[in-house]
Amino acid sequence: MSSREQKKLQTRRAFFNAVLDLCITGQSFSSISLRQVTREVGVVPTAFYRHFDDMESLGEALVVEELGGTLAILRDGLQIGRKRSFDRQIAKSIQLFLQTVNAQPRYWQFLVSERFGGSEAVRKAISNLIKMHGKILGEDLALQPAFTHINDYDRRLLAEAGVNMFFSWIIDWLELTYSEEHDDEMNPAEIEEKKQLMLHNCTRQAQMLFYGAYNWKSSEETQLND
Amino acid sequence: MSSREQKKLQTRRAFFNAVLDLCITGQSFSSISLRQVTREVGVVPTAFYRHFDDMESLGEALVVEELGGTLAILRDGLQIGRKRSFDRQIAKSIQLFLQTVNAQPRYWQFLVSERFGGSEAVRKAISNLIKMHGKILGEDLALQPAFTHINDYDRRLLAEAGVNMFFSWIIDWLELTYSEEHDDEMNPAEIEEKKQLMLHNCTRQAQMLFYGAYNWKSSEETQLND
DNA sequence: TGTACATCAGTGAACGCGCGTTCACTGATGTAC
DNA sequence: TGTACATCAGTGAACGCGCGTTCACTGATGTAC
Repeated sequence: MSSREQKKLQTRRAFFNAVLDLCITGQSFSSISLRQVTREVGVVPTAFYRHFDDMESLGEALVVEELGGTLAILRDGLQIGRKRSFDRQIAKSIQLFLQTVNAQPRYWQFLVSERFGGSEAVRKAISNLIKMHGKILGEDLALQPAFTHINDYDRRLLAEAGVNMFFSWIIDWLELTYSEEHDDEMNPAEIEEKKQLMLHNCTRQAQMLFYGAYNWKSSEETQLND
Repeated sequence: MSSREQKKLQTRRAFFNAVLDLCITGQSFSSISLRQVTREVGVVPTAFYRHFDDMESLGEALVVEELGGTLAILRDGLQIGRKRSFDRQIAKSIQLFLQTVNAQPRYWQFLVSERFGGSEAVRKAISNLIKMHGKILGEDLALQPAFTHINDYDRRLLAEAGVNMFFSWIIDWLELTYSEEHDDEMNPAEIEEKKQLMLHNCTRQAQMLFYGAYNWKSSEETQLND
């Protein structure tokens, strides 16, 4: 790659970073202006158009080019299928999930905040990403002895339910870890206690779901009508 | 109440309606301008300040004054504790939930879209509402024979997990029913089929969770550390 | 290797527009006597 | 019941500001010979 192309890619990534930085301040993506982003990047507003058609395209590119990798990192860490023991694996997986979220808080917050947010392109891109994520996790689950009795279809439903459950924790978890960094009123011990409690609660919720799946009979049809 | 007070309340409600109407067009609350809202209501921009300090206050008031009732309607419909039979109750509850969502699509979409959205006041207000909702549902669950073996704490966790699961379906469900009204490309039979499939999938996901809870032993501690 | 030209990321001035907020106002409704 | 005054939801003009987008530009990098 030429140094000119490298420089351009660097600026492109600076745009992604600018969006993420503006979003963790509490703003939603669709309320961020083009000029705000260019100011954050440190270029003139017109330079924006050298990289993207409009803000929608920037948001979509951010999701496609950056967030897919973020979910892959989580999957690599979990390695659901390759772990032999079911024992305490749920607790360990959730611990790892929350650590993974903490490693890239901006990415996860963006994912959750904009999943049902105001930009259609971003919403659709995130939706695709999560669908793919659920599909792959469902396949990983097939390698786990505890879930081999479930058929492909139901395993996919389980994976999707799991993903949605994990996602429902993210904002509360991040808020807790933010308060750690900015130590507003609460002391470190108190926060650590709250984090342990949340870890405990999340684990128990996940256990309910996955124990249910463990006892699941795919052969039993779900009858909808009387 | 004086006719002047009635008139004022009417305008206040018109503001709530205007926000909801603008939000179902795909815009996020934090990207809606004060002037857009007043245009929608049919008053001059300055009239806004007779009712709210700023857009944040309007959003917060909308959540507190309108959306609490929406969740109460759902709970009244479900009447979890007062239903005797556990048989097919999950399928029926989900059917009722999705019908309830369809009855007030704007309220539910706002609730989900702004739950992790760009306005802190709105986010906090929705968070409080959902917390209260989970608490009450947990208490209702105690009256249900299938879950009396679970202790209060775990029942609360179950209710929260259930609420989050139900919430995760709302946007996809609404998108499906919107396509019904605007019949873009898909024919009615195809949409009806998709709705039945979604109802089936949601029911199976909920069954996994609640069957897991049914087999749950609250006495078993969740051990977090090695 | 050196030269002449092409490419193109980033510049800077300029535009018209919708924004939030101020202010003094109007006129219908409510209240005191 | 009638009159005189107070209240206050909604008006309309005006403001300065940040917005997205246009355009012709600059100057460093890349390419052809």
